[in-house]
Amino acid sequence: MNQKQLQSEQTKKKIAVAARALFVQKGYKATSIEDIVGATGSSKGNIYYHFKSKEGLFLYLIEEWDHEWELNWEQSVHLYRTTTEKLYAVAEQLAADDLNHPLTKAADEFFHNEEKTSEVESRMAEMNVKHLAFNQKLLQEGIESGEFKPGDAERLAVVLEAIFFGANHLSRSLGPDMTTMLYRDAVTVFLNGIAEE
Amino acid sequence: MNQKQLQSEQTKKKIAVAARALFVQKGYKATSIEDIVGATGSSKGNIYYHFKSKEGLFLYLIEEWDHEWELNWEQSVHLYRTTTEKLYAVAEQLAADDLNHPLTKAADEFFHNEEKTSEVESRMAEMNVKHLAFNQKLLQEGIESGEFKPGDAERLAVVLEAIFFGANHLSRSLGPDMTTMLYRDAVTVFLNGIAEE
DNA sequence: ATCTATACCGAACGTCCAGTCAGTATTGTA
DNA sequence: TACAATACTGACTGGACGTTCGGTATAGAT
Repeated sequence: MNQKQLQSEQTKKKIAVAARALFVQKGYKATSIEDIVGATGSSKGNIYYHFKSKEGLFLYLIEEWDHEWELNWEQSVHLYRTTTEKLYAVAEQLAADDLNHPLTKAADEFFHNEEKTSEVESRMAEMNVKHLAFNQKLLQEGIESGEFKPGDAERLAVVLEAIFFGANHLSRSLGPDMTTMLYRDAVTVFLNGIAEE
Repeated sequence: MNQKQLQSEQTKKKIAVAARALFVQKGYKATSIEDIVGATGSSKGNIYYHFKSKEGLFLYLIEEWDHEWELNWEQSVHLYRTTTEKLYAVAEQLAADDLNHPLTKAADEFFHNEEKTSEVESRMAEMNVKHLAFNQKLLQEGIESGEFKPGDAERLAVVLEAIFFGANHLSRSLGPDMTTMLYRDAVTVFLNGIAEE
């Protein structure tokens, strides 16, 4: 890797970092390429040299983030013994993400906007599948270990995803404490339900 | 009510109906005022005569819809005896809404877009509060009747809202059968949890 | 018949913004 | 040094779109 490539990589990262900050502050649509130009000192053309499009840039950030999340998780799984503990840990981590990583806000603004390239759409679908698979694996594990009632892990995975997605959304109008509480409550309900025996 | 007022009211309704259809088809942002002009035969100016803004028009549709939902619910509550039955009924109705009333799609595209008037924002908050109150009341009822475990109805209401919201979102990439199933599963999990005793 | 308020029209305006491109600068290579 | 590839610039394009506003038509009141 010679100096030119290095420089290039740094520039790309610089753009990514600035863009992330702006998307976090102002949301996806409200952040214009010009804003990013202003924040980086890089030119418009250069941004388009490093990233295919605004969508592409944003997707890059999302995937980067998703990847980091996975790494964090893999590093900390071993801390938890039972699947129940793991579930709570996931909730904890997601709650922290909502709080510390407000890219989520811009993210689902983005995910809801109508105008998507088919490429973007397919990459989004991939991510979705990955999440469901993650949930399913966790649930299956719990079922096999006898912690959870026997059930269709695939269907439950969807329910769990819905819960997390919804919690993520509602956390926007909640304070930090409430957010943490919501995620915990949600997992508790998921595990124990609310019906009297 | 004289002829003029009547005509006026009809026009407003005509605009609302056409706009709804377009929002459903194309989403919020992708539907332009010109599209609505094209679909109604009414002029741009006339639309702005009847509605304050595009946002205002959309909000009008949402509130109309919310109101109808409430009416439907009030008409059918008496069919259900236990709170459990009611919860499933709510889920059923919401699932049907997702399927039949795809304004939901445009709705949360709208709800996620950054640029909102403070008035719109407060009206959205109102609706949110109303939903939570609805959930809370239902849960409280179930707790008092002994159907549900004693618990903090307010916090559970938030969890329930999160579940419904998430289910609504995930239903987009699911077929009709899966959607119904998801809602049912979600309520079942909410009631019974998945943990082994 | 005259007046007035309401309903309606649609061209024009101003703004915003993603993306392009012809050209320049810098670094690596032969 | 000459050539090429890569990195970068920023003025410009082209089009979308919400909103306004001067003006017209119509129905009811006086």
